Amino acid sequence: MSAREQLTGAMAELLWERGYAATSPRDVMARAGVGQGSMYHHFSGKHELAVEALSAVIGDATGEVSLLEGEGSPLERMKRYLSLPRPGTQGCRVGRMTQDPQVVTDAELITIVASAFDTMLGRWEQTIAEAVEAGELPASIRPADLARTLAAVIQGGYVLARAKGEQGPMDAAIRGALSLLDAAHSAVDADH
Amino acid sequence: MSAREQLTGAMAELLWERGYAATSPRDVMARAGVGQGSMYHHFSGKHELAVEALSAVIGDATGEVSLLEGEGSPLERMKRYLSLPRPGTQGCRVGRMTQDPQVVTDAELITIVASAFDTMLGRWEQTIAEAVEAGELPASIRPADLARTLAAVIQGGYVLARAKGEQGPMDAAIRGALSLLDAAHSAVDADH
DNA sequence: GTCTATATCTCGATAGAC
DNA sequence: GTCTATCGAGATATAGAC
Repeated sequence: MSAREQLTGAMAELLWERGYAATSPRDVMARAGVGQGSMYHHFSGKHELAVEALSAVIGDATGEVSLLEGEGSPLERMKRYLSLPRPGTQGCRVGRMTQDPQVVTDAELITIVASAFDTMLGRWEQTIAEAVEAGELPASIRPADLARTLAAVIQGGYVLARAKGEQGPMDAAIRGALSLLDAAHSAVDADH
Repeated sequence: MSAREQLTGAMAELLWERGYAATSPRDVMARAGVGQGSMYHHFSGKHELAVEALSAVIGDATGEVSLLEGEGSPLERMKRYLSLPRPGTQGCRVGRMTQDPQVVTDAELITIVASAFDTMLGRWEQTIAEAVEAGELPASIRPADLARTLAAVIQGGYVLARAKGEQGPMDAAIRGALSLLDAAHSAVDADH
C-alpha cells in the first residue's frame, strides 16, 4: 500500500477515535508508519489530509444508507435501517465531527459533513413519503420532519451511549423509535 | 465578582463554545480578566476548574427538566418540554461533552455528564410511565426505551443543526417527534 | 519520495516577586 | 491573592540531505 493510502487510512481511524482537533500530524504519521517528509510531500498539511480521509469515510457511510432503497415495504425498510448494528460508545464517524470546534470553523470540512447529512436526509424523506402514500403511516406525518427526527434518534443514541460508556442507551433509543413507528402504523389502520 | 467566580463563569462559557480539549487555561484567564497566578491559586489546574464549571452548568440544566413535573397531563408535559426553545447551532452544553476525547477519558468529568443524563432520563421515564397508565400512550410503549428515544431526538437535533449551521433541523426533528407522539396517542384511543 | 533535523508557537504548569 | 517570568513538552510546519 502506498504511503498516501496509509496516511489517509490512519487519519480516518484517528478522526473516529479522537476527532480532528485532538489528532496531530505526528499521531497520523506514527500510525501510518511513515515519516514526516512523506506526509508533507503528499499533503499540504493536516487540513488537506483530513479532507481526503473524511471524504472516503463519507463515501462508505453514504453507501450504507442505500438500505433504505432495498426490498420490502417502505416502513419495513425504515425499520431495517434503524435496526442496523451501531457501535454506540464509539460514536458516529460523521456526526462526531459536528462537535469538533476546529471542524465547524473549517468551511471545507463542515461542508463535507453537511452534504453527507443532506444526502442521508433526502433518502429518509423519500422513503417516509412512500410509507405515507402506501398507507403505512398517517397522513399527518410530514416526511421532512420525521426524516430529521429519525436521523436525530440515531445521532442522539450515540451521544447517550458515549455519556454512559455503554451500548444500552443506543439500542433502547432505537427500540423506542420502532415502537413509536408501530403505534403510528396502528393509528392509520384504525382510521380505515 | 471574585476572581474565582470570574474563572468558573469564563470556563463554563468556553466549554460550551469550544469544548474542553480546545479550551486552554490561557483562554479562560483572558476571558475572566485574571492573571495566571490567580487561576493556579484557586484551582489546581484546568481539570479542577472544569469540574466546578461543569457542575454549575448541569445544576441549571437539571432544573429545566423539572418542566416534566409541572401542571397538565403527562403527555402534555412531555410535549411542552420537547417544545422548549433550544439553540441548535450552539449545541447542548452537556451532550457536547460526550464527543470530547479529553472528557470521555477523564473519569471525573464523564461521571458528572453521565449522572446528569441519568437524572434527566429518570424524569422522562417516570412521566412516560404516567402517560401510559393514564391511557395517553399505548401499553406497548416501554418507558425506559421511549425516554432514551426522546432524549436522543433532542441530542441528535443539536448534531443536525450544527452540521447545517442552521436552527431548522432541530425544530424539524422536534416537530416530527411530536407528530409521532400524536399518532401513538390516536392509536391508543382506537383500541378503546 | 522519503528521511532527519530544526524552527516557532502554544499548552499546561511552576517559581517566586510583590 | 495576584502578578510576571519561565519551563518542558508537544503541535505544526519548513529545510535540506539522501
